[in-house]
Amino acid sequence: MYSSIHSLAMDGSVGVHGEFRGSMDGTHLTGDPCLVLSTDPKPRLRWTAELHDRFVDAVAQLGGPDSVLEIGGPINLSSLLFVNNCPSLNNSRKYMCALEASQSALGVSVSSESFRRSAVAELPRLMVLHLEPSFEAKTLHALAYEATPKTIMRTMGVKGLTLYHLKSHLQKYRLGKQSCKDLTENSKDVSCIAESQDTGSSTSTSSKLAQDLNEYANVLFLPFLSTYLEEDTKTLKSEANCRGYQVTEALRVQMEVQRRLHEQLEVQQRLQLRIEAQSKYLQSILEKACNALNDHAAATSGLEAARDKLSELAIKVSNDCNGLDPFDTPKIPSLSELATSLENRISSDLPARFGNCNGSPFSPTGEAAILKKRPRPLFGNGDLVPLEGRIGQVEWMMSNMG
DNA sequence: CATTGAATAT
DNA sequence: CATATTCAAT
Repeated sequence: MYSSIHSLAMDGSVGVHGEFRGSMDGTHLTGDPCLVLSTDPKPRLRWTAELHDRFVDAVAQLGGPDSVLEIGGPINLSSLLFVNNCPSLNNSRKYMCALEASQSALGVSVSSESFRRSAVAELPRLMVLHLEPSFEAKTLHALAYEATPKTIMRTMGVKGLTLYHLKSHLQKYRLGKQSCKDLTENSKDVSCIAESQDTGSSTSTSSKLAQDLNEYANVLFLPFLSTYLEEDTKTLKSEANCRGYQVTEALRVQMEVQRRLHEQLEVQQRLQLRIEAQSKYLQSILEKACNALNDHAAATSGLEAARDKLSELAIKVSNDCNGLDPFDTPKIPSLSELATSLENRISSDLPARFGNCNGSPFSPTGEAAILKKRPRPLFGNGDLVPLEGRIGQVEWMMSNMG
């Protein structure tokens, strides 16, 4: 293909000045794009139309300037949160763990480095999306540019082109494309809101939906957390035997968390039951309605009565739904609360358990911060506060015992 | 260290 | 402007 691509005149033999170019005769058949440099003091690469075309081709081949590779598919809420709470994992590890965990269900394989990079960079945002549940339930997609300088360079196959050339050009290219897009989108329709769940500051639009999803997240997450906590407690206990009283406080905290968790679980189960019961109830009502309608429809005169009955039922149903809404939910602390307390506990006792895990477990701007970012009092009872206070004590104690 | 994207610099 | 270089992040 590009076998006959001439490399740049790098050697000292400066036989050419002015512009070094490869194609003078207007259209030449060999599609080999030679690099054209501008003159002396700073030979700059000139992006000729041809070269640019080649560039555009490559980018298009890679899916477009801002094409992103959707990978990872569904990432389990559980795995994501779990790895997020593991201080010994760095971001890449975290992501890979989460991905591995969910890959088993998917059969997706991930190898691209650029993808990996961006995906990892996406992790904090994914976390936010999770805790700010304005996204589609349990499916997460990590996004990564496919057309990166490196891939473009490989695709173009033009010798002498460097990453820096591509990088710069790509930056401009992306910007240009984006402005185009912006214009068309601006002029097109303003009505699409759901699509843009833009960067970190995703403010939940529908609080009702958010609440529902948060509960959903609880349902998903709690059992998992429970299992994890139990195992963790085991190891903690065994360590307590070895290390004596120092760990007992941490153990107490741990058990406390666990106890609370079980409470949550119970509440959750009750909620589940009630939801099921409710749905059955509604179903029966609907059936009755249908029957009533049929009966009365048979006797043509009874139509009005049927309608009345139906609307009556409708009112009843809607009332029931409203009644369903506020109940119990205030008792369920948000997921972020739970995660926060758990994370506090972990970060307080883990350094003691692991020795030093290579410095700070969480990057300062990283997920830990994000987890805490959500306003605490979402479900107002400051129930967790005393617990956290005690955790603070433990932390202090740990850090003081050297 | 390699690579990237954003922000500057020329 | 168009390209290069630097900066920060991972």
